[in-house]
Amino acid sequence: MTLRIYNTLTRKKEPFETLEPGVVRMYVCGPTVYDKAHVGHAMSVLVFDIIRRYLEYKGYTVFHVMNYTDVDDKIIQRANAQGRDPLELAEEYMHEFDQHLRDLNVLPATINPRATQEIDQIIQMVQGLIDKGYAYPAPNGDVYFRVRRDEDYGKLSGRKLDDMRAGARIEVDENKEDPMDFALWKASKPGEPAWDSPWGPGRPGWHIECSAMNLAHLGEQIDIHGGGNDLIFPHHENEIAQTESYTGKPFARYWVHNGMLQLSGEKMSKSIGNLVTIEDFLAEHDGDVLRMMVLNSSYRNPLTFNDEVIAQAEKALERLRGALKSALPGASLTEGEPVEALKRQTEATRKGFEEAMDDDFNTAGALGELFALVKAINQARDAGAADSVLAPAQQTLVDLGGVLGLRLRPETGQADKAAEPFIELLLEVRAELRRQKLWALSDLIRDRLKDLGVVLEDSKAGTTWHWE
RNA sequence: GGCGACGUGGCCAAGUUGGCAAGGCAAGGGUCUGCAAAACCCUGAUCACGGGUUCGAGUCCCGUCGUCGCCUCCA
Repeated sequence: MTLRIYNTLTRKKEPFETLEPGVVRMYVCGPTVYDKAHVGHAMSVLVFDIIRRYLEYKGYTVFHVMNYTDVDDKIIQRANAQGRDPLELAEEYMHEFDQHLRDLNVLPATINPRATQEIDQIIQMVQGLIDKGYAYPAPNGDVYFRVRRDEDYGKLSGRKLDDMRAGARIEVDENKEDPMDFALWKASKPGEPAWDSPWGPGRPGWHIECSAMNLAHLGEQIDIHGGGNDLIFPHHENEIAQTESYTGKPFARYWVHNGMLQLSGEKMSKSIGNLVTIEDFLAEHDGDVLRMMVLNSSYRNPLTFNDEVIAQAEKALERLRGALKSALPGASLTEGEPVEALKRQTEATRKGFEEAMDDDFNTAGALGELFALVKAINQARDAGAADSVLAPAQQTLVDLGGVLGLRLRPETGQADKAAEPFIELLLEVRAELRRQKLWALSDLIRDRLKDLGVVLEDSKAGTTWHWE
């Protein structure tokens, strides 16, 4: 079965073929760290985490690079406003972001390069572009990329230079040959972070760091380049222009872009100010809840984000986890139609899951397959299937959920483990109370345990319990 | 104005090359139950609108309306 991926460059789904068999080189644009990250950033990170996990599930070795842009205008501006050192400010938000990634169960990238650590590579690349006539130093100390020299400029975003000019909100800059030329290197003003260069002290422009980091860590050509679809233009367009002009080779084979998260019908963004920070979200919800929201729709489409959808995702996650509960007390069924049906569904789910994911990471379809297995497990449990029968199906559920990055089986800590004999004891006592029809007391135990995170479920055969 | 995407039951949504419309949440009815919870069973869609191609279209083509993104920093 072959994986097909939608490629922004060709606007089609294409069979996935890597440059090197069995190996995927994937570069995903990370955040510019000048402020707290919001759930939109988290969405992007989750999308590419899911893609990465599935590629690994398919047997690929994935070199996953996610950068941090830790020097740019916004960082400097913010730091100046607070009277702080820009690099220190960036450092702080970077560490915060790292922590969010852990909380969201995002696998660490193979490498997290930072713009400020790649200055030599950047300078070398800018010089190379100047040497080839693709760039020119301007009187003000900036270095610009010469878009007119790059004949296929605009191929990713489907724009033509002349159309964009007609749009005409571009400021005319005396230093530029063409209004669309963009900075590779920016001369620094006094008090700004600066590095020495052949063109005087300055810092990298916005797009060049990604090109340089790609080159340094993944090579001249890569398999997947990802990011939010708001980066298609100008960021990725400019990256292509720089890198391909420099190397003379096609840069990334597949350009993959996630849709924007929508809050009350609008894109969540810093400039609009309709933000929900990752910190705020995680203070109230399990990280897997956000992941469920991402999984429930296509990564390329806008993602609806509001309280109702959050609640829905929360319930859906509970349903997945609920399927992992053990067999009914005394259940001993190990053969017969319910058992066979569960086996069949387990196989069907694995197959359906892969088919869905192979189709451009159709996570919503894959989730549907998981829920089919959930139903089958619950049916088997109701039919009295023994744990030994449920276990393989449940393990498949946990495994496939894991491919999507979901933590379905919450880890029980040492303390929880230690509490189990006492919970069992309370259940025994309560069973006796129920035999004597002392409902008030038995309900009290159930309510108090609930408060402590232990859920009791009574059935004809007896009572089961699980952590909330 | 230019480029692009989307519009599927109350809500979130899937839908390979066109062939009887997944799944989750919510709602109603039922089974089980001392009650509760969970689970199971049952119930619902003229696929924005109008044309066209076709034996047959949510799926292809044209048009209309609406929503959103990019074109300036943005995941």
